[in-house]
Amino acid sequence: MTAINHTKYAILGLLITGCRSGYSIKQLIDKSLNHFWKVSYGQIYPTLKQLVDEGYATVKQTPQDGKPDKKEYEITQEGKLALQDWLQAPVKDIPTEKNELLLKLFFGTEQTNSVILNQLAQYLKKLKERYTTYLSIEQMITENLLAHSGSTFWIITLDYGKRTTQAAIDWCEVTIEKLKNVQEEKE
Amino acid sequence: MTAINHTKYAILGLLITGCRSGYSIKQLIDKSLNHFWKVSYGQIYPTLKQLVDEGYATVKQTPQDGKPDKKEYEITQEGKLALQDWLQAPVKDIPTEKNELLLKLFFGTEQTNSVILNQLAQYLKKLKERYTTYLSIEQMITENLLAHSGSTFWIITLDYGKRTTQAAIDWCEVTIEKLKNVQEEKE
DNA sequence: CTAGCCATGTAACACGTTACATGATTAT
DNA sequence: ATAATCATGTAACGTGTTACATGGCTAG
Repeated sequence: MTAINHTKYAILGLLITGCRSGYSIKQLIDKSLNHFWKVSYGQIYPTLKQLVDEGYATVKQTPQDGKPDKKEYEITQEGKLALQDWLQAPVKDIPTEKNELLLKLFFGTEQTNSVILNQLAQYLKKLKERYTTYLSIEQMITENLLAHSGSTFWIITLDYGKRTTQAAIDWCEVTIEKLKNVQEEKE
Repeated sequence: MTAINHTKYAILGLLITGCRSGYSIKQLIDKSLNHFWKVSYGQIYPTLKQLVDEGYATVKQTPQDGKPDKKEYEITQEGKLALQDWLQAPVKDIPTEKNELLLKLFFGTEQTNSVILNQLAQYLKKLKERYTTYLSIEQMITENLLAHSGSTFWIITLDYGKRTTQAAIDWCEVTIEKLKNVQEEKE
């Protein structure tokens, strides 16, 4: 029972959207998949090789002097079918994020209240930064890319990020207030 | 620059809360940390060994006939200090969950609308199940464990789960409506 | 002239899951 | 009987990050 490697399909999918090299795949991932699927070069290059081995992609290798060969990848018919299959395959389980802050909070009784409040304040700041990032990406898309057919789905994934981040922000603010009140009661 | 292994501290922390064996640690994790920090036996037993090697815990080994030795772990003073340090160390970065559904949605233009709507419906169902689970855990805590000092923080971590899950549910419902309308416009 | 981007790749390591191995006790 | 729970552990595997190696081109 070997699980499916989704990163493989992420890369395969990007091959359809016009990316042809490992480098440009990495760029697109950083720009648009980063908030729900990070991929490093250490995965991309070996995976592209693997896709070729499996017949899901072809590669045109152009020698260049003093530089590594330029490699241009293209998805095959077989690759397109495999991607279709994967897209239709039901999502087995919803993700459970590992959350260091919650882990530390769980051991709250081992800490002073001020340490916890400090952690929460830091976290809140980062959440707000993330939310702002989402907003600016959203603006960029609506301004420049309305013509692009994929932009609808890009907006939808961003919306998910915005909503869950906003919920985390609310939680953070409520929790800070709650713990502040506990502190005052002690005094 | 080696990153900190937080799972090590999760286990160390549970040693304080009264867990003494690998088995009981696993039970407590499954019951109360599971929605933000999953740990398997394959990690627990080697980590406990490591904690002893580092002087953060001691182990009392009781031989038993026909069974593996019973091992009872206890945190040391050094271990407590290490835990304190970790609790106070700032959370470096907020987690980015890997989300298979969003990945598939990102390639929405490669699919028919009905396939997407089906995926979303399945996902929504799972989110609602998760929310219900959170509610019942919460009820269990408020009914039975109000006396326990750690329960406040347990409730707080659960509240995070509830809020973000509810946000995801909202997103799911809104997105389904949005895509249904697109489908109707086509007809 | 130097910083950053373009461009490809590998090796070592860290983290985590799963399957397997073993076997007693207890509840149905 | 048989299923579940108690209880400990390892080995193989899969996934992913980081650091390193190489070097040209371009903009400030």
